[in-house]
Amino acid sequence: MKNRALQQRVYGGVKADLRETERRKKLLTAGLEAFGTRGYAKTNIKTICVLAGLTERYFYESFRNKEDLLSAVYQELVDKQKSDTLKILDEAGNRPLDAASSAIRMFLYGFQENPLKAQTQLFEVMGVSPGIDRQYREAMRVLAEMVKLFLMKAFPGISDDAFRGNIIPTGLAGSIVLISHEWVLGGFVTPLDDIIDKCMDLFIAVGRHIESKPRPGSAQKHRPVHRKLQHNQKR
Amino acid sequence: MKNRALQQRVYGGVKADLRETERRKKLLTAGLEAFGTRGYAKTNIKTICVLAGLTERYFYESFRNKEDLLSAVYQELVDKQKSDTLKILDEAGNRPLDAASSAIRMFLYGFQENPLKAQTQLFEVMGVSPGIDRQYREAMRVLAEMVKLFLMKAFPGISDDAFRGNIIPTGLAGSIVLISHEWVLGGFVTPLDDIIDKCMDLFIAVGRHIESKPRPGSAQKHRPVHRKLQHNQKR
DNA sequence: TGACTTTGACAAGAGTTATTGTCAGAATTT
DNA sequence: AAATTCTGACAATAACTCTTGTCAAAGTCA
Repeated sequence: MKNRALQQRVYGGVKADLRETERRKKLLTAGLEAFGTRGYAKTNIKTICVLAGLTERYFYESFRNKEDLLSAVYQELVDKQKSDTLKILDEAGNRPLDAASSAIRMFLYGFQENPLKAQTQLFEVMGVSPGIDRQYREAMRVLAEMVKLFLMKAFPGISDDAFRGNIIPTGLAGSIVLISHEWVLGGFVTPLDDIIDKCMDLFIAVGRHIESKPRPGSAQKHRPVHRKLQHNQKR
Repeated sequence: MKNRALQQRVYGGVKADLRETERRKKLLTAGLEAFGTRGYAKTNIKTICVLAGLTERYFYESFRNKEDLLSAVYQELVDKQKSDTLKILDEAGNRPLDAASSAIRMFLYGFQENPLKAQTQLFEVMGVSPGIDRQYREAMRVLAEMVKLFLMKAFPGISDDAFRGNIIPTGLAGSIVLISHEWVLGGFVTPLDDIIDKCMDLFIAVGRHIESKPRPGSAQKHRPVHRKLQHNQKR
């Protein structure tokens, strides 16, 4: 009561703040589990606590309410994807199309491997509240930014104008997201590699097209010669 | 009590079944209003009834529950879009790219003109229930089908293989949808025509690219000569 | 006019949920 | 060992919502 920071008692071998973070972690996992199966709307706090093996009091220790938990779960998923993507981009070397393919694979495989993530990240967060909407929008912005980086690496000739308003990267990101929607709702029956191939078709199509549109105001031109493809068509 | 069909009493100048459909209509409008502003989750039946100027009893006359109403509202929006799109496609004549552009305009303008529709159709329906998920999926399937029809008209050389699994049309439809998301959440600040132009870039990029990939198994080819563009770059 | 139907306002009950509080016992420190 | 703190089980309240029911007034028909 006097000084929380000094009340760092060891319990079960671990200090207080660590125990708290462990509980928080359990709640995040339980939240993902619940949101991904029952759905956000039909999940109540009691259920989350049971899944986490904790009582309600500990829920409010870490989160203000259910939306707060969803927000944290979502942010975790998105942050992980972002860092993974940046790592792939960083290790791309001089094979940018292979890197793009890897990034798409990572994105999709993560959903297939753990459908709870897919359901939560792609569906449950939508239409929950203005706050979560904002978070979703930021996540889309980041995803579009990633797409843009890959496009720039693979198609260095693209003019800045093609990226104006980030509409094109947003659209390309949207392709992948909505293809994921369909894939998830359809129960992942289409082979992963088929999806990746088609996504790469879209990526290359867009990259080439906007690379061949050098000036904003000028008339449509016929396309110039392209450098050799570096994309390895696996399978 | 004996025979409903014969109890077609006139009230306020209209027959019973017509009065009922009018009430239903009021509820649909009120539902759109409520879902589009408060959001589906935070809307209760009382609110809908007040907006409709009716009492709860009449809600249950036309709908089983809130989800049932959402389903009907959504279906109405989607059906309208589909018929509008088919009409544009039907009147396309020999200017398929203009038709595609018109269809995209119609799609986007509908949202801008009535943001309630945008919010409901794009966000509120998601993650509500497995039933609504199925409906959403079907709507996406239809949208992808529309995109495919426009692609076929504008790029007759596209091989069937490029459409296998409908992944590419789904992706292109996804571009438009997610670009809409961003546009809606951002409050429609980007001019409509800018969005349309970029969407057309995507459409043309993809159309050209897959038209130039004639065979499934063959190696990547360089692109053949294209016929003259028919797309009018308005503004 | 009298019988009947439709309508709208409101009541009421059942069910669910969020959130805070209590408390006894276990674990740990001094 | 004694004092203190942590933990988990559960209670309890308040609030909200759905759904059905009642009832009187108004409208319509014969």
